[in-house]
Amino acid sequence: MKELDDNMRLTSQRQVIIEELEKVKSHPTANEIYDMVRKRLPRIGLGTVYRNLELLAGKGIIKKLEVGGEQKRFDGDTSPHYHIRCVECGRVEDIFIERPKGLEKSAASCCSYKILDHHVQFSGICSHCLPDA
Amino acid sequence: MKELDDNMRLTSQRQVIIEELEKVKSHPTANEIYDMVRKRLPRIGLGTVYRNLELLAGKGIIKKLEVGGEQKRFDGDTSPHYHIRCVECGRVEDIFIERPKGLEKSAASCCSYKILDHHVQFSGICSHCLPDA
DNA sequence: CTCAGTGCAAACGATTTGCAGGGCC
DNA sequence: GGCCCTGCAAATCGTTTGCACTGAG
Repeated sequence: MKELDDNMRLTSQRQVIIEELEKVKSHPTANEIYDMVRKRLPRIGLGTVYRNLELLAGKGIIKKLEVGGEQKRFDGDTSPHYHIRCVECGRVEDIFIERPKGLEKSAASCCSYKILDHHVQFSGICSHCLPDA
Repeated sequence: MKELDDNMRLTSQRQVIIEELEKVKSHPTANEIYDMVRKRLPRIGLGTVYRNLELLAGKGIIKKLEVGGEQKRFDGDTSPHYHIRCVECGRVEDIFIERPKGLEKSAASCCSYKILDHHVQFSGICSHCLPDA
């Protein structure tokens, strides 16, 4: 696990949030994380969960996903990978494929931005929702 | 402009929203669109703007962007293209590059989803914000 | 004339924040 | 002992919705 720095304290709340997040592959929302964590720390507040998710994401210890939908989602796996989102049920899963070569380079050559990163967001229908429709 | 269908009426509110959205390249938020439209229809309500943006996006006449950040943004240009978002000021601009070949295919081969679409979201620092930092 | 659409205001859901107390270093 | 962090509750922000009225067809 990456290091917390400075005068940042490793509280039990922080520890449990990180552990629970690394335990699942489901990209939970803040509220879902709150529920998971509350089983081990019943007195934790929702505000604390939000504060720590934001803070840990800032340190790169977890990743905040900007995948659309109503709520933000969080990922304990910080390795580079893409995501797919089921348009029916909102479920988000990982897509591990090679990053297209030269993608950021060709983007850079057509705009004046300093490019920092990119993310590919697929949308589709998951196997669970497919039988319907 | 694409057709409204069924018993959907072409009200002045709808007309003005579409016109204003096609006029700009800035991917405005609902509130910004509200401001733009209000200059021509001072009595329009914010609820009407939201209702129509949602409805027009459903018809494919405009596009709702899921680009992260706090608010949803809308794009009058429905042709396929990507976006870049400035992490400093939140500005969103278009990226017109070729869609990587086989991207959706390789995603399909590593998950059980029926893939419908994909979007590439770049993040970076725009020329306006670059001098700083 | 009818019914989809509107303005308005209240409701809502996700997230943030102020504050007083608690506990790590 | 100082200061970071917490729990709690209230506040905020974006968005949605109920309702009575309006205007397009």
